[in-house]
Amino acid sequence: MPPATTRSESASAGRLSRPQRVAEAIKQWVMEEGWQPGHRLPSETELMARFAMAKGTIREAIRLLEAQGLVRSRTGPGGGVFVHRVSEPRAVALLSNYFYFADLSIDDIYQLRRTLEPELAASLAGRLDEEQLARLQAAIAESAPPAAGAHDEAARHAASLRFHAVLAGMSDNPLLGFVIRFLAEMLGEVTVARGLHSPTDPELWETGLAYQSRLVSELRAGNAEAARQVLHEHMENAHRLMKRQEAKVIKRFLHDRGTG
Amino acid sequence: MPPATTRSESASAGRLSRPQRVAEAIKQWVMEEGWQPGHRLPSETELMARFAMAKGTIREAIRLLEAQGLVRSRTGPGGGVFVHRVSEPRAVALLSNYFYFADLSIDDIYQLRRTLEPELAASLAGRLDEEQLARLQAAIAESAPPAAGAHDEAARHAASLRFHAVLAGMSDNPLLGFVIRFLAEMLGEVTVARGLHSPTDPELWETGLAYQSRLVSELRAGNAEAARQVLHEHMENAHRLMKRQEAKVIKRFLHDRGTG
DNA sequence: CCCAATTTGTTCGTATGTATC
DNA sequence: AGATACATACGAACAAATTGG
Repeated sequence: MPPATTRSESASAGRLSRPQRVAEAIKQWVMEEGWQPGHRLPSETELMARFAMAKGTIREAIRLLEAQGLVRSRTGPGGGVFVHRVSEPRAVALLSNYFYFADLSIDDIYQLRRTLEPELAASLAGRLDEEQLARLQAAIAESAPPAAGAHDEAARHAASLRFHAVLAGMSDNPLLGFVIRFLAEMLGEVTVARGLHSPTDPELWETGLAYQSRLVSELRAGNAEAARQVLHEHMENAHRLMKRQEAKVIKRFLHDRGTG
Repeated sequence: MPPATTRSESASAGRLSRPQRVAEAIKQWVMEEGWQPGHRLPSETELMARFAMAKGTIREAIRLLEAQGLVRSRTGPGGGVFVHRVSEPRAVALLSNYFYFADLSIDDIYQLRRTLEPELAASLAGRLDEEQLARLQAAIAESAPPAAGAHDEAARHAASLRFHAVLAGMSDNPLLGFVIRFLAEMLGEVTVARGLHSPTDPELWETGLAYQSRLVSELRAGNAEAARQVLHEHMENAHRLMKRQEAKVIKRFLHDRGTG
């Protein structure tokens, strides 16, 4: 009795495959029961019985949930399939897929960055303890060059983005924190993809570091509007810097090809 | 010879399951080859041969990709597994999962809305043609009550959010459009989940509609800063309105429970 | 309209890997 | 170390859907 397609069932369920229907049913089930991360779902054998389907079908359904980051499975006794809280890295990765074909521009990303980062700064002013401020200082130190030479440009750029990620992590607004970290991630991907890592103008770079230091001061002092303004200028500066790099890359590209 | 765990393979690949490794390999493969949406992947049989794995394993890998919205499969001749562009609804759904356990507040959502929506308005001023402006007018009309009575409150609220979704769709910045539509979606989920749909104060509601109309005027006139300001005030107004509803719900809740 | 080919979809039985006790 | 409970994986067969003759 393999498929055993009850006609009434296939009519009501639309044209979803069986694993998809099972996955949806389990999702619904978890929400209705209010199961929290860590809760163990019935074993594959029990699910087979409950949904009257073969092991392979159940397993495919579980893979569907697993890819969404909603469950994790472990082998062995006491093992099984467990409700899992979607991790931020996974959420970022899933969302990155959406923009894979969108080819975002530097301007697109900065339109959000220059709007949201100042808002974040303002909302954090006067709300950070010394330990948090110290972590920000440490992040700044990491992106500063050990000597004055242009050492590992890509690593420094990544460290600079990490400062913003650390700052975002201090927000009590999970939505704001997520979006800002996602923007930093996308910015990293775009710059890497376009090879925008030629040695930076040292002067502009120093200016960027100065902004970050000033920001920490204003955050400590609790000046919300000053912090907003500093980060606003910092974003304008960073945007200009990236556009300049972009222009260099385009120029080099045109030169190599001899277009004209 | 079931699992046939080649030791060299399992050592280099870490502790990912085989379907996970296959899914990653396929993903990498697609990126390297630059395959675009619509491109057909090798058939299950070919993939079985290429990865030297059983049908079930390959199918689980494909389910992993399918859940991410990266792939779609069709049966029959000419069928197969096809590279697929992640749809926005799916991206929204996947991201919603991440915030399922986060319990966002109205304030969280509005901190982003009141920052991003004015930016959107400013960037659209003077850039919309008459057809687009007409679509915005139509969206406003939908959320206006047929008579003066409080008819279907939930539907009206949904229509109001749709205005913002339509507006977001007119941005040429896919990132900005996505985030704003996602915020509207989350706002809808939160309000539904908390039952924040009791009859609205008609005066405040009318004010909201007036803001939307004024916005369209300013967009047509091309006044970027005026448009920004209108949407800023609109967001403040909407936020106040929702907080008032929230307060009502809490009050009713306390009364029902008799807490004191 | 039916038949054949192609490809995914599903089932069943069996064996292996893994973690707990 | 052995027993147990669970996911993981294989292989062979069959079902369903779609396309074309």
